[in-house]
Amino acid sequence: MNKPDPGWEYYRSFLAVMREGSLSGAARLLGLTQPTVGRHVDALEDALGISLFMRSQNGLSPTDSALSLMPHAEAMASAAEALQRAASGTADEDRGTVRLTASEIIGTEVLPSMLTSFRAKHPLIEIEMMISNRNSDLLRREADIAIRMAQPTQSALVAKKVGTVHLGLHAHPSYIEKYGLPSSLEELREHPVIGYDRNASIRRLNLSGIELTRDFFSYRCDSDVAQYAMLKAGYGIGVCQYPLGARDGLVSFMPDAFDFPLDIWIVMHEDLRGNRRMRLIFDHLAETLAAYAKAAGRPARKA
Amino acid sequence: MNKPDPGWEYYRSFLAVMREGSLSGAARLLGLTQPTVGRHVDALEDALGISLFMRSQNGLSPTDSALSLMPHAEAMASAAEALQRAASGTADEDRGTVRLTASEIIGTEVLPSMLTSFRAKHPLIEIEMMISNRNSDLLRREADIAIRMAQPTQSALVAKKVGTVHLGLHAHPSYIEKYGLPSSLEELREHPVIGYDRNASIRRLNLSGIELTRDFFSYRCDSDVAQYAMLKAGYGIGVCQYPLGARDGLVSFMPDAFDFPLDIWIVMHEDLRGNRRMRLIFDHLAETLAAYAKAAGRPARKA
DNA sequence: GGTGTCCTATTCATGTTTGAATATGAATTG
DNA sequence: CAATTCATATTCAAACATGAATAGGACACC
Repeated sequence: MNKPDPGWEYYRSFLAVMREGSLSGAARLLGLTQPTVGRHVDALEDALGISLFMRSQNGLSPTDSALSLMPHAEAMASAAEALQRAASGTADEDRGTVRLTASEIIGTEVLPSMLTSFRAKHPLIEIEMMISNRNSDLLRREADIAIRMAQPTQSALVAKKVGTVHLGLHAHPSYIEKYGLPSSLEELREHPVIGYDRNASIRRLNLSGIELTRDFFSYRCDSDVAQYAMLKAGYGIGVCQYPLGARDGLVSFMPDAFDFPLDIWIVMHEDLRGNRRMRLIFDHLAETLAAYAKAAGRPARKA
Repeated sequence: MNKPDPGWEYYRSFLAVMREGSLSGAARLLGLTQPTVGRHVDALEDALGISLFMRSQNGLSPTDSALSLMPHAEAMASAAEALQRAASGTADEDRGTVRLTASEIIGTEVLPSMLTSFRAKHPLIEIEMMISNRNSDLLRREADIAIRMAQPTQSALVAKKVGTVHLGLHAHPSYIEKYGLPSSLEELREHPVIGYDRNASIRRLNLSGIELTRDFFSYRCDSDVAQYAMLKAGYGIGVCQYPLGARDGLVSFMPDAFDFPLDIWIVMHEDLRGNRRMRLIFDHLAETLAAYAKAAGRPARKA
């Protein structure tokens, strides 16, 4: 009655078919041939005792069961990739691959110079970067090290707070030259403000008690990077991290009306603690991010 | 230069060798033969480009690299098992396998009757139970549903609070008959108290402000179940959940001097939300655990 | 020290898995 | 409407991985 466990190869083929939508596509992905992948799927259906796909002329469409198995297969794939990364260079060498994840702004505006200086020190360590705000990435093993703006609570993670960066109102000199700066919250409403479209984090922002709703903004976009680009282009007034604004020649103002502190955390899966290159990049990021947060942290405020 | 990804079968063999400590043992575990497993390990070492084991006459001893890869391989295995469970019966049937995890006390004293009544309703659903206090079990996919005494914070989890159970001082009637009950904290020190040995959760307990250190107890054991057995045997005075004590004829006392509320949470991986049998057992546990927490929740307290 | 048991490494015939080739059907396109 | 490009299914010889058998080393037990 009990069938033996399916071989793990079958899961790999199953996942490839789910991702590609066809046997042929999956075969290309895996470097196999279409008949082989087809046989794997047949064997897996047989071993699990359920039907996974409806065959048709233009591909296979997954059954409900197949859809429900998909996340587990992806978890396997993530773990397999993490294993490969961990094996890329032995644990005590400073070479191999490290996979990072960070938010858009951090990944595009803050990290590049830090990773460049890291590479100068350790040229044999290769870096993979994933832009994402999801916090579960590390537990799904989709990345090795994450830079996050909130303290993670999972027990399986090693986390270090490296500093606090403040968000403040900024504008580009070219904008100020033409339109001037508001000197009060009322005046701010007369200016074009750059902000979020449908992003959830909007709820956490408010302006000295004024709730920032969607219609407060005259340019709305959920991409932080696109917002920042608008800010630098002189479109209007927006919010950005003080160290960034200082670096790019933006002018900050009204630090008392709006202040939003963000803690910067570096997070790593505890399984990787013993790995030398993980530790190297962890420490490097801790150091440089701390310096980043400290420099031009925030203008002096009135009491 | 770039070698192709290792087949997932190799990971399976690798893990088996790590667990068994020998090619022969791994072969027995997997239903393969020793030469085959040996070849898998060779192929994996070749594909990853690192050495995994030191061969010797009485088994293989893992290198540091192999040890660091082990957790990832286990993650793959957990995901594979979770996939198999998910596939045991299609998503909309009330049959298949569900894997639960709970603490010792809940698993041995509270759940049995609840699972028995569940089985009467759904005889085709098979249950696997894992006794553990680790909270990361669900994210590692080592179980489908967990009963926990604290709110989980991970975003990938579905959690429901089903009630609050209170811990209080209890003793068995046979003990009270012989030695009486303390009427104050000072008197309590004269009695044999059952408590923890080296368990971390000891720090969270205190008695009306008195820190409970290890030497306060005259019977020390980190197993809650063993503690409870001592309590029922009339060895001395101990702490247990009110509904449990009431069920087993224990006498509770001094509810004002000591009270420790525990929230009961049922937690599930969000991937399983659409699965019928998961929902069935989730709902059943929610209902019966809520009744459990409510019944004899706590004696009336003075203001 | 002989005996049994555990392990790994190697060999070789066998059985399974694989891929190339092909047939076929269904869309899409000129 | 024919040509093209997708896709799956099937066949069959070649490549491959497998297991049985065997050799040999280490260790424990009597």
